[in-house]
Amino acid sequence: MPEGPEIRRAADRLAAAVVGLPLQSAWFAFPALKSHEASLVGHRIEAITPHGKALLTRFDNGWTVYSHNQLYGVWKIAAAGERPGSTRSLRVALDTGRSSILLYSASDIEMWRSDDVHRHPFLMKLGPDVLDPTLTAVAVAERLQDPRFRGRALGALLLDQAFLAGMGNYLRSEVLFAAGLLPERKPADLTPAQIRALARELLAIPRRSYATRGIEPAKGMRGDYLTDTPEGFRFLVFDREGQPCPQCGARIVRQESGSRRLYLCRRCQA
DNA sequence: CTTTAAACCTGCTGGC
DNA sequence: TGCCAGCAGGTTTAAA
Repeated sequence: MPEGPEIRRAADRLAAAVVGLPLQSAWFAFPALKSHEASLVGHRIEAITPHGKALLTRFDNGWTVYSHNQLYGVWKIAAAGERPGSTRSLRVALDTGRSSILLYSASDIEMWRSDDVHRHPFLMKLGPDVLDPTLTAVAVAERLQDPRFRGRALGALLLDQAFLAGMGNYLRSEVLFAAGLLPERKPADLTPAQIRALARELLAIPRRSYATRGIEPAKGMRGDYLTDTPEGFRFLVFDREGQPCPQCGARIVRQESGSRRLYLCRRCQA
């Protein structure tokens, strides 16, 4: 599944469904995890938390399930005894008496001791989470000027989870457009005002995506993208090649950046 | 160090 | 209708 906001929304839904309830059964598709099934039964899920695009499901017996959905994983919530139909393959099922959480198609599932999971290689390298409510625009502006990041092209930097965790490909296009910057620009070349604007949008856009939800899936999008309605999060440039720029009317163009698609307005971004 | 490309995971879409 | 190539919101690895 998707980018930081979608992962965090999934975590919220899952937590509301099962946190605090003792497990009646646990099932893993992976042979390496089979031995954990019996030991989880009777124990409660203490928390389900996103870390960038990874999800940690922590149990009260000292174990934590690490999961990363990559492009394909989808969490679903089922009523007790129910199994929602899916064309995808079921990988994890954690059942309480009231409801279950089911993970389909994830490629990366591991069991870690809760005390050690912060040493997971993926979590180790993550920068601050764009959806961490304590992260400030000032801190992001400072990070943009960190020697590790200031010389890198924004197009690559904005996808680097070591810079800011939770950023993703649609957020990248939207943030660069909102900040009026081309992906070739580097933090070192920006004016203080541009740094401030970029830092502000790096927080504002993921947060708006997380906080709002639309009604209809965006054209060309699949799965949990719920966008493109007046009351929800709306793509201004992403996936809008050839359409008029909402600010100036020029054609939105698509280009490759880091072998990922990126959309921009050549008149509004410089 | 940074950038780029390919590979991998799996599911869906569009074209023939 | 059916099959297949191509594409996708991500990440890792290797090469340049």
